[in-house]
Amino acid sequence: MSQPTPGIPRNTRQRAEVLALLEEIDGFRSPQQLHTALRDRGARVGLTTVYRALQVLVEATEVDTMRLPSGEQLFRRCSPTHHHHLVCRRCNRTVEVAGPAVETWAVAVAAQHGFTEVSHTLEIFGCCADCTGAR
Amino acid sequence: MSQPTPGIPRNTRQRAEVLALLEEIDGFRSPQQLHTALRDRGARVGLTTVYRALQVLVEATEVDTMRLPSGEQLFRRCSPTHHHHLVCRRCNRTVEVAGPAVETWAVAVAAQHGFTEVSHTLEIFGCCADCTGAR
DNA sequence: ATGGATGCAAATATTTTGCATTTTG
DNA sequence: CAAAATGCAAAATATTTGCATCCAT
Repeated sequence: MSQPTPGIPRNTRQRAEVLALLEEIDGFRSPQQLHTALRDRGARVGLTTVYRALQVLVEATEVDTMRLPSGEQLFRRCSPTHHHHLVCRRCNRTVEVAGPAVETWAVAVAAQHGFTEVSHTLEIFGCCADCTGAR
Repeated sequence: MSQPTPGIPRNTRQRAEVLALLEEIDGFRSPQQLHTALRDRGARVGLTTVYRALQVLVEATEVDTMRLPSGEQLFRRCSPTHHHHLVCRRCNRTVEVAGPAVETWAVAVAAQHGFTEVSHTLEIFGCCADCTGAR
């Protein structure tokens, strides 16, 4: 009933390059943006590989993923503990924020309505200080 | 500097059919699902028109939109006041929930980090009582 | 050497747009 | 009758998959 079982991820140059790039960036980026940036710095990596590398990295909790209201999926290197994001609409700079109260509230509200196996998504958007000033 | 200015929406049969269908459904649906349902009940409406009707209805706050973590965009008839959704992962049944505390918390956290013009997205997922039992 | 990884092309899926025609107000 | 709306086909996006080849272990 289970899938063929993936196998242990290997350490490849491409995967390392994707992660290295993410380490240097402070904000979410799309697979396209990451691919372009890698090309620009001379790293030869295919777009398909960027997608697959991101999947693996998300799976390994090395990278976080998120979607804009528009649906665009973005990725970012981040800490492994559960948290939410405060993202700048202009420059995509991101601050990780913890919301213990929100977590428990969500579970409580869900329980009140008979829901179990609760999970949630939460993103906060705004205009950061730098971008507000530079306006 | 401004766009050609749209103009006032007109009342068309197709738009009415989309809204009528949404009135009968208790949960989020994709444009595709809505289009298929309309066809099945004999309403002749093009998929493109369903998309455009949904845009207009969302604009008029008659309909709410939301995305699954997978990125699928879904729509649902709902109340015009600000609220969040508690959605069943299995049947998509939806409960509107208010979260005043969350709203203020989001603004406060954002302000602490110098962010202005704050907005946020929040969705709660779980398995509803019916679906848990029928498992 | 074995099987995961890569990269290209092609396939999918989703949403938008051009445009001639129809319909609303 | 002017402008908005429709509905197709085609375009634009975004992401996935087939497959031969490559490379990490």
